[in-house]
Amino acid sequence: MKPLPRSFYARDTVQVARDLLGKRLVRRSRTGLTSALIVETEAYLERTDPACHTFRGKTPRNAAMFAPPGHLYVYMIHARWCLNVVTAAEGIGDAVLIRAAEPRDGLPLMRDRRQREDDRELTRGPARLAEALDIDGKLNGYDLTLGRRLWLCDAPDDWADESLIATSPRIGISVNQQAPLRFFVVANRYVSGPQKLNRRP
DNA sequence: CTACCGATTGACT
DNA sequence: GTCAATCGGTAGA
Repeated sequence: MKPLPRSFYARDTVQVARDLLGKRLVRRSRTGLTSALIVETEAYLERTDPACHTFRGKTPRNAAMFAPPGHLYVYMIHARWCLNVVTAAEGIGDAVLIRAAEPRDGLPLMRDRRQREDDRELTRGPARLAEALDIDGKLNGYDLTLGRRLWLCDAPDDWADESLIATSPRIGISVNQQAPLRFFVVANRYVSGPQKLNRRP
């Protein structure tokens, strides 16, 4: 359960987005420990990507995206929290959105936080995942390499096989809609989004 | 201060 | 498949 080192995050953002599939996301809060295996991510690129929150520069909201790689960027959309990990290098403004994961530890606690019994309703979608893991704006800017409240670590290599990883356009954005910057585990029941996006290319 | 909007979700046809 | 609730960030008066 050792946290991934900062060097994992300090790489090309698209590569990190792909490599995050299969990693274990662990949350330790006062109420207990929960964890889930990442099955869906999206890359957001400051330099070339109008859909990226930092595309038009630094603001109070997106300041955490300019922190060193391995820090957390939590933002609110439609009255719900979503989580990203900062990538590339400090001051760049790139991040990877964690869109979905497969529950592993602490399912009863996740059901309680989500007020849902169906396992697919726990962590399928970025805001559902955040709520299941008790992640909100208070964790914005948190360092994921500390291994205390929230961190990422290697997991049994279920999805190392490239044939199980596919790419698609990102979900829910209104600009740069064609860019293939979404990554997901094929045929995993916890992947969000419309079915037609979730097939192999 | 007000007005508009979105990297969503959940309820509904 | 459709659609509206939700609320902090942001821009502009």
